[in-house]
Amino acid sequence: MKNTIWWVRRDLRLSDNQALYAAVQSGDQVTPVFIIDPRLTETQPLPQKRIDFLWGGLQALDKSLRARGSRLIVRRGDPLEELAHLVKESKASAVYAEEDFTPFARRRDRAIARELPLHLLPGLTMFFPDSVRKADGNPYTVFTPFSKAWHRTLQGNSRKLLSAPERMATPIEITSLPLPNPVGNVQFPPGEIEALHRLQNFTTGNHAPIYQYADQRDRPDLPGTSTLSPYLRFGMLSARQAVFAAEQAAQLAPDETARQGAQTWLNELIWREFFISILFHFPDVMKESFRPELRQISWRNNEVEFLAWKEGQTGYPIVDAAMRQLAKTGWMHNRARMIVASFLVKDLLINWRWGERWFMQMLVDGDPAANNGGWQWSAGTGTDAAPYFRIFNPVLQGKKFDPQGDYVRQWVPELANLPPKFIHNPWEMPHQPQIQFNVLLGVEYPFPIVDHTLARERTLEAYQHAKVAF
DNA sequence: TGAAATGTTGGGGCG
DNA sequence: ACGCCCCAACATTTC
Repeated sequence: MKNTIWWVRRDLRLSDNQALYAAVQSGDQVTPVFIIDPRLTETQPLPQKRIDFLWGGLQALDKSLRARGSRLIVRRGDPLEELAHLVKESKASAVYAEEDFTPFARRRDRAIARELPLHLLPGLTMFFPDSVRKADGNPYTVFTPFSKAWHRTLQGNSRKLLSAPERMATPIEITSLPLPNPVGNVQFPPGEIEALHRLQNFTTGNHAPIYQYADQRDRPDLPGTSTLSPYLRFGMLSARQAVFAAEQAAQLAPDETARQGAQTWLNELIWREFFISILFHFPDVMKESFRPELRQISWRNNEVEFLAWKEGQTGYPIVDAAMRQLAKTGWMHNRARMIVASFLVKDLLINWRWGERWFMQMLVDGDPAANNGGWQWSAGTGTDAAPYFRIFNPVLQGKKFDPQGDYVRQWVPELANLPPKFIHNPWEMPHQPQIQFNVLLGVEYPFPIVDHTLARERTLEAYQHAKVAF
């Protein structure tokens, strides 16, 4: 009789779970446990929506486990202490977990591995981050060659997914905390069943949304994205499940446009792996800009403007719509994320780390690697980032990607009556239409807090100065 | 996974 | 009819 522990961290699923599989293979009795770590949940402001998504996901996991004769043990405290107790209580000979690559997780797991028989398995990404390397052994810092190497690595890989164990032995009687009761989320119902539904709806059938993805992903006014990010964040879906579904969709694509759509979505999954790999090899990106020559920018860091940005009161409708969507729902369309990031960093000249922190405090899908990667990309400070002089014009971005202004109307209701002509540049509206459309500028909706043209010049100077001074 | 500034071209108005 | 100029449209360069 051999007992093992399946330590759940951010892999809230039974299907295609290599850690769970290993635990089941080598143990007659598996104890699934989730440990609430106060260092993670109590020392930093977390969005209630993300917490609720996690609690809901654990409830769903517990339900699936119970349907198989098992259940989820919940503990609270220092993971090392709790695991040590559990190993003793359950007489376990091994602890299995899916490997995570944030600096925090790696430090924690190293310490635990010194004391306990901890086995870490892949699943968060397709491959261990250090298995995709250049010929000279160095990690990739440019996306395109990384993605080519990633594809090469995938070539020889089996496409087999692990199915959920059908039956699991009941864990021994050990104490478990009750899970906090989460507030339900209509937009993102937690759990792997929902995740698999979404993946299937997105990737299968001749009219699967993935086939329109290349054209529609940039349109925040249309429902063209997968909405899988929170599920990937908490491992309610494995990277392999997503990647294989994308590959299969590409193979079954009815035409070239469709194939391109599937390819484009797969590319986004590779960006996710790229940023996880970057964080693995360069953990300091959590603390400072990847590019040394851009570590000393003279940020303005104006608190009043930062507040206006957070509240969606900048006077630029596309920015305000996006920031209000974030505050209200805990999610933001990807194109909109780029627009508001460019605006914070390059129009307001506020340190990208302020934006990074705010996103982590708001996003249901908030993930350190992807969030940091995205912000450093937008700020031009990261690996293979957008060049520093690429500055989005919020009016042009609005006209291009929200042509009718529907996205703005949805999230900025005070502008709901404006015609497309004025929806992205209301300050250019004469007095008469302001009366007609019921929006008095400076009263119902603010004037722009910065002039984009001037702000652009200012930022180009600040970045150039940082580079010269370096 | 930009945008603005600058350069080039060619059709048409006009003296 | 011809040359000049304007400027929109497109291309290239620069930030």
